[in-house]
Amino acid sequence: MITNFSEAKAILATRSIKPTYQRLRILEAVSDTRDHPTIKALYDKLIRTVPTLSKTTLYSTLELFAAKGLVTRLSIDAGEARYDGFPAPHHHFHCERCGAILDLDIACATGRRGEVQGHAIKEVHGYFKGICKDCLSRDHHKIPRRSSHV
Amino acid sequence: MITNFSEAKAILATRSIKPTYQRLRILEAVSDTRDHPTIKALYDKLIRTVPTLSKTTLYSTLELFAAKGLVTRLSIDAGEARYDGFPAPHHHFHCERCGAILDLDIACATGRRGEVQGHAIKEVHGYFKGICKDCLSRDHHKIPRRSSHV
DNA sequence: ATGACTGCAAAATATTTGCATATTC
DNA sequence: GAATATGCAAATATTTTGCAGTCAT
Repeated sequence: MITNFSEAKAILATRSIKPTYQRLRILEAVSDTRDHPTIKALYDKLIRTVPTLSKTTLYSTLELFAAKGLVTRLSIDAGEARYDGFPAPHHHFHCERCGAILDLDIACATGRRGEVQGHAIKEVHGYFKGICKDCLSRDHHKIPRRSSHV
Repeated sequence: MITNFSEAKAILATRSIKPTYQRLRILEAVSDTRDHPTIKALYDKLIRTVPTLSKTTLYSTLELFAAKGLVTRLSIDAGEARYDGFPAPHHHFHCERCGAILDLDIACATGRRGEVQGHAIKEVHGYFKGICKDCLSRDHHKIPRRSSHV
């Protein structure tokens, strides 16, 4: 988690990315949360304090960060990208009911790199889908319905 | 791979899905390939022999199949869903250069079900990103460029 | 002055929805 | 015949592109 501009500048420097104001603020915003925000969520959050920010800049900046390995672009729901600013490799859980994306602390293949079946591996993505802990506990008070014939 | 209508009908019957003509043809098309087609690819392929097919039907049918476990919806590129009609659990490799999505034959967690860290798991998705075997061999004749300062 | 970054608007692409018609059992 | 599926068109959502203006070196 990035707490100030000089830290953010240092991080950008490690990837040879020019530290513009927008980039610093975007890096700060995506690193400041573990909820894997969408473009829309980041925009809504940043526009309050960066009033001129355009979505074009958000898209291009996050693409740049992803290419440089500063953030990870998650494709869990098709149709809407989410970004993960937490640096350590980890897997994800997607709750089908409430839509949350949670970090999982399991080791399977997260760090695997190099070569697999002849292909050069740069990134490993793993995610699990189902019903999250919180939604499960809410279910304890409900009677499940039978699925209808389609 | 599904080779005829009675086989497709039998498969739909196992999930209590009414066997309409469109559903049979869509199941056949998505099961007949290992290249993880997009909606667009399926539409372009099917429209030749099912001239009245609408994309609405394709979307709703594939969503139905995915909910019933007949196909898997892949979210590897955000922005465009792909569908996998191959029934056995397996992971995927996505080539950043040519865009291909290939099946991988590795066992890691593919069959894992049940409970992880309190959440109920229904599906496990894993994919690797990098440069595929074919693109790597094409690279043997090229001189790599230095990346520019951004 | 040059090259790179930003932001607005428009375009392109992907997905969902409303509703009338057609089909299945 | 009742319930469901289909398909067209329109609406919505997401992402990309073109280009003019701005900023940094």
